[in-house]
Amino acid sequence: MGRRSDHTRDELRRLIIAEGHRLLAETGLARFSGREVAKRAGYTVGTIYNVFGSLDRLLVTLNSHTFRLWAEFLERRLAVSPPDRIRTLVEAYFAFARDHTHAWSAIYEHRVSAELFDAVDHDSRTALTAIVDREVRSAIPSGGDLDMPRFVRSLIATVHGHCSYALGGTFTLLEEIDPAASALARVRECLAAHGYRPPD
Amino acid sequence: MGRRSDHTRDELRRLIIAEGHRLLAETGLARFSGREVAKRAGYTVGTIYNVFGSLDRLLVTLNSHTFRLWAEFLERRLAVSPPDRIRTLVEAYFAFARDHTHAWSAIYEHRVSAELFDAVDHDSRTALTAIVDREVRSAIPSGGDLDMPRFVRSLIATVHGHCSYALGGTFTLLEEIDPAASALARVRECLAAHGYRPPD
DNA sequence: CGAGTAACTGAACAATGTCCAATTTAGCAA
DNA sequence: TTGCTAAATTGGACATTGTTCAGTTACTCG
Repeated sequence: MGRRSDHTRDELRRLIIAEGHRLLAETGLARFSGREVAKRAGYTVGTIYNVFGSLDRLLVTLNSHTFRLWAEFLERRLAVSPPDRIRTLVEAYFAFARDHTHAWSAIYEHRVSAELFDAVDHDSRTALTAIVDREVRSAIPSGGDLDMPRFVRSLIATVHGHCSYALGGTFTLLEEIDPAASALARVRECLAAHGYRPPD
Repeated sequence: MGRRSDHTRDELRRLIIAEGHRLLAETGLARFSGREVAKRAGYTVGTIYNVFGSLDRLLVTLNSHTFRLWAEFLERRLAVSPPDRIRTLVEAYFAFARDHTHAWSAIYEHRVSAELFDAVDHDSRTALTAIVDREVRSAIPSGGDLDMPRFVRSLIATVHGHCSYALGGTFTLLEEIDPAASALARVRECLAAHGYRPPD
């Protein structure tokens, strides 16, 4: 077959992203296949290369999509949230990862090569950081002498470490039962070191 | 060719592990290839399946090897270490990961399937935890009401999160310059919450 | 010396990412 | 309407991958 007009370029892009994300969620990055994505979208391999240039580029795009979903998820949880927003944040971080294990893991499993670095959509990734930044700032009355962006990055890394262990199986091996609670405890301790008072 | 006696079963095992680890260190898990390992060892693919049963099993073994190297590295650093052992521990954790990026990453990139769970050599993995456990205990005079094993796991997860971000490129994206320092700061804050006093 | 058996090979299979010549058609110009 | 061009899509080619397994080979024991 040759040229078709089933979809505009943009529709096709969206279609491939949608089907790609579904496949990624189903099988995980290790068993992800460009050919399969194309098949599900009703096209063939070549089309993906037409639209995205390479599988790596598609993966980068899919991960950006996951980031957006993740940020939305956090905001939704925070919106319906009782007073303890730090707890909500940590627990929502874990909840998303748990509910979208494969897609979430793919974010960290897929190492982007140097030449694709520029192709990465920074905004979708920064959105998450921004949310945490906002919440942490409002949790610590007097920021004081803190390098806040750095502190926030570090707190995210802290939670990420727990989450990564939890879903990666390391914690299973070490018989940890409630990783989210541990993460929250650490975050509280770090915040407390800078003037934060947890709700009683 | 048929049966050879260039190496005993055990020598062959070691040889494949050695070459496998070298290849893993060179190329990373994504480009790791069983055929290439075999070629480097002077054998062919089938032999690997003879000795290890599957590539997954070989990978599990290689990761165990990395864990052992890692634990040894930590002990060596601690042995030559000035008073501030917590700093040494955190920095050595990072140093090993930085110096063996590919091998280190493979530990977390290679997800072991359920049926291989029993094939995992627990001891090599537990060794690392044990070291941290020992150091943390001696850093906190009165353990008090702490669930120490859990606390230790959590601290490791904290450092792991920073290290994972640093090597995975997330921190690069977020313009973090000194991830190890951030990790150390967090660890100190958490320890301080339980009676630890950092050296001045 | 001969047979048995363990070890090792290499071909076969299905699947992958990547590239690209060939094909088909949409949309525009005449 | 007809013809043309350029874009879109296909699908086959290629090199690789993990995995299996029927053969082949050479060591070992009787």
